[in-house]
Amino acid sequence: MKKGMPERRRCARLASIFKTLSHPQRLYLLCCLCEKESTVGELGKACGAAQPVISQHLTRMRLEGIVESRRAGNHVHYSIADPHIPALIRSMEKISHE
Amino acid sequence: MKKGMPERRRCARLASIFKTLSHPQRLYLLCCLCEKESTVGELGKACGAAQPVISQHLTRMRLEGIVESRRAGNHVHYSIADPHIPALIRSMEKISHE
DNA sequence: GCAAAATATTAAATAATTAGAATATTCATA
DNA sequence: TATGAATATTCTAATTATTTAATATTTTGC
Repeated sequence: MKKGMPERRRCARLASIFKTLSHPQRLYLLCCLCEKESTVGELGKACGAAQPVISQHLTRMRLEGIVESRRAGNHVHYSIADPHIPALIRSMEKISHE
Repeated sequence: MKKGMPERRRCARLASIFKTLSHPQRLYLLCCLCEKESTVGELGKACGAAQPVISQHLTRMRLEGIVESRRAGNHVHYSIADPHIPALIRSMEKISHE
C-alpha cells in the first residue's frame, strides 16, 4: 500500500468521523464553529433549528472528539476541538465545485 | 462567516459527499484506488467483501462523481475521478491519529 | 430555597442504510 | 450461438439514524 494511505482498520475510524460530518446541520454547525466559538443558543439561531436538536448534534460531535465545550454561567460555549477540521472542510469543498 | 467557509445551502451538498465516504468499505475502496486503478475483482479481494456489495459501493461513488470506470474485456477498471480526492484523504488522515 | 433561562437527556415513531441472496447482464472464446 | 467469467441490478430483511415531543438538569439571581 502506498505510503500514507490508511489501512482497513484505520478506515473504519475515519469513516465514523465522516459519518458524523455527513449531516447537513452538523456540518453547518461545524462551519459556524470554524468561524468562532459559540453558545448553543447562538448556534440554534444560526441553524434555525430547535434547541434539543442542536444539543444532540453537538453532543455527538463532542463524543467524536470533533468539538469541545466549556461552561460559562448557564451558557455552554462550543468550539472546534481538532485543529485539522477546518482544513478537512476546505479540502472537501474542492471536491464539490458546482 | 470566515472566508471560504460554506453557507447553509452548500453544506447540504458537502454533507452528501461526506455521507458517501462515511462507509468503512467505501472509504477503503477509495484508498485502494488512490494507490492504483483496479478491477472490481481486485477490489473485492482487497476488501474481503462479496462482489455485489463492492459493485454497489462503486456504483454509488461513481454516481457521486468520485470514481469513474472503463470497461476492458469483461473486466471493469475503476479509478479516482476527482483529482482532489487524494488530498482529501491525506487531510482526513491528520484528523484521527490515535 | 425558588423561579427562570440555558442546555441536556430520553423515548417513541419514522425514515434511511446496509447486507445478503437471487438473478441479470456483458463480453470473450470455443 | 452456447458457455463461463466478470460485473451489475433488484429485492427484502435487519440494522441504524433521524425527528419530534416531552422531560430533566444546571446555574444564576432573587
